[in-house]
Amino acid sequence: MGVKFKDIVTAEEINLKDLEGRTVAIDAYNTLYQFLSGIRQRDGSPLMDANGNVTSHLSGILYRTASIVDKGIKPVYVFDGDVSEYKTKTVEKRRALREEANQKYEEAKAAGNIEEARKYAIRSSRLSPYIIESSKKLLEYMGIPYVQAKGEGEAQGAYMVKNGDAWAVASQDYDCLLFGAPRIIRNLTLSGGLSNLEYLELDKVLTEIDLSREQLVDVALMVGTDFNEGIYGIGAKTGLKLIRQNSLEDILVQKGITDVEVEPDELREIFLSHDVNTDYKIKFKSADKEKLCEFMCEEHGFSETRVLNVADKLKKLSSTQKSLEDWF
DNA sequence: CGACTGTA
DNA sequence: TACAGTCGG
Repeated sequence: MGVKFKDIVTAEEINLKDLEGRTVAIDAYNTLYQFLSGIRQRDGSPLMDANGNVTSHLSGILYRTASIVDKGIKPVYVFDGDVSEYKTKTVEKRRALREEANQKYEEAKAAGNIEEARKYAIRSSRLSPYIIESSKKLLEYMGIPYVQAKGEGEAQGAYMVKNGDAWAVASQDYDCLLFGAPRIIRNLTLSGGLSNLEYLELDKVLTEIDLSREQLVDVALMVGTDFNEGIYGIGAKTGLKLIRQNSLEDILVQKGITDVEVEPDELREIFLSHDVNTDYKIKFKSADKEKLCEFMCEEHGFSETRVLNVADKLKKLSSTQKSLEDWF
């Protein structure tokens, strides 16, 4: 879920129009999870094809990506790579929660309680290898590039923005700030009016709370991240106050915390020098209409007219950036 | 979630 | 044109 920074970070409101002509590095896992949990029927079951394969994520990627492109924005999806060993606990906890939710889902379904069933079905969403693979396949057929991160996708996205390959990272997670993403967009959706996007600029955020990124990372370590538990009783506001006056090490001493699970420096390294993939290229291609139709319509039962309409919207991409490099 | 349809 | 409701797969 990422670090809980909502209480100390203020976002600016921006418009999709403000992203026109810009490349946005989309946190794929974050986005896929939203599609998977959000695109469901009333009883909580996801969209599925005739063979019972889940297709909610495909629907989400297809329509949102097409609309984003239609608005002149250039999306690059960034997929997570290896899971950090420090994240094992979090991963295990999530798995347990999913399992519990799944059990309650079955119970609610058997009892005919649709609202309960839906709630627990959503909670049991999981990004299986099938979800990841089918998503990448769809992006390929759409001509939309994706980058495979070495570790965390947010860290990869942050690097891409710093490197000038993308203008901002799109993710719901505040972790992007910790990884040093200069610009972050939250709520990159089409619904909810036109000023629903949240924009965060790392420099502005740091200036406002009067902290360095290193200090912000230390606040996160107290609050708790996907990589460590944090200190019980310390939320974002308290953490911020504390770190303004003392170093994390001093705070630990003051609180009488002697044996930490993991040394702060090890955790700091995760956010401050995350291993990234520097060998990627971002190339927007024209959609492969035939493969796209074969995959989406024949294999997964999507409406041909809708898929063709998407293919039409995608033309906007190949036409905007052609002229130069496509000749070489 | 986003597309599409119906209603005013 | 704006939005509420439902469908999509």
